[in-house]
Amino acid sequence: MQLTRQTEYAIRTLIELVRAPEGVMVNSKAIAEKHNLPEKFLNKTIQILARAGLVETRRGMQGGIRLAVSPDSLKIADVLAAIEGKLALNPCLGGDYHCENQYLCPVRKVLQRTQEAILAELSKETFADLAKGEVTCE
Amino acid sequence: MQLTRQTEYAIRTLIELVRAPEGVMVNSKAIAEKHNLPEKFLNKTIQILARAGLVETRRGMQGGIRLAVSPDSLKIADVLAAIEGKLALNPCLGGDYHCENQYLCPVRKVLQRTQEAILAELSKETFADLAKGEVTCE
DNA sequence: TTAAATAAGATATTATTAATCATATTAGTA
DNA sequence: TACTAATATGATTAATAATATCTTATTTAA
Ligand code: SF4
Ligand code: SF4
Repeated sequence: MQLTRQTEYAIRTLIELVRAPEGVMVNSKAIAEKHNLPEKFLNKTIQILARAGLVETRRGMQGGIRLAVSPDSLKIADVLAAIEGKLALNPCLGGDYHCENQYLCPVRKVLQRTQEAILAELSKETFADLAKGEVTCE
Repeated sequence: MQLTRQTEYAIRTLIELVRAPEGVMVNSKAIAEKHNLPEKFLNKTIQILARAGLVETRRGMQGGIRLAVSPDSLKIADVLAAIEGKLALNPCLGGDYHCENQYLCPVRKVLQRTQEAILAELSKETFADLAKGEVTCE
């Protein structure tokens, strides 16, 4: 029951991008160094964000990454979904696994509501808000 | 961001115990067979619950396990704490790891609130309630 | 053409979760 | 007492997931 580190890396990266002047390409290596993150692994993370449509990347000199969405609509829940996939507290709440009892099971109902509560909390603040505070430590 | 299987096993076991006649020792092997769970692993799980004070065990013939708490006060949040330890969505929300920024960081605040929401949801219904529905599938 | 940047896939490492094994302990009962 | 049915415990293994690195390719501006 934890966020993966990769999710934290992604959140920090996005905050950096929100703070950067709009439209400017930010160097990924610089982000890795600033936050002391493994560079290659961060690149992977960025690729995932790119495929999910949250950032744009550009190769070559003067290349880098930048936001592809508005900071006003981006939420931690989106990052979680991009990196870890759709939230499923239990297999029966995911798409694949089908449990016979799932329409009756009271446990499932509790977990379902819990999930909804999680997503609600993680959708309350946008990255525009988050970027105002300090998020610099490792 | 998932419950471990062990937590599900624990929840099912506890529901079985709540449903059993009060005070009667239930055979752990029977629970394992009914739910098709790995027997030895379930025993470990039961030990954890026993150490956490949620169940009582008794060895020898006529032995077994039974609830050590009232179904009216037992909640999924308690099981989660017993099996997975105190909830910490991010290292900075746990006891060990101390992050310089943790009093300012807006991300941490969001995660903190999310955690509280999770625990609130998982504390709304008691096992007395849960045991009324069907929880039988694998 | 070169240097600076990300992309991609394969691989390795580490940590966690899940399961099993072997053995010990307990207690009722014949 | 000896036997049997039960859980306890610690060591070990197996499986899975998370984290990190390596290598090579591709892109682009200068
Ligand atoms: S028993 Fe309930 S919570 Fe468990 S898998 Fe089935 S529906 Fe889901
Ligand atoms: S940056 Fe914020 S969320 Fe991340 S570890 Fe530090 S306090 Fe916690």
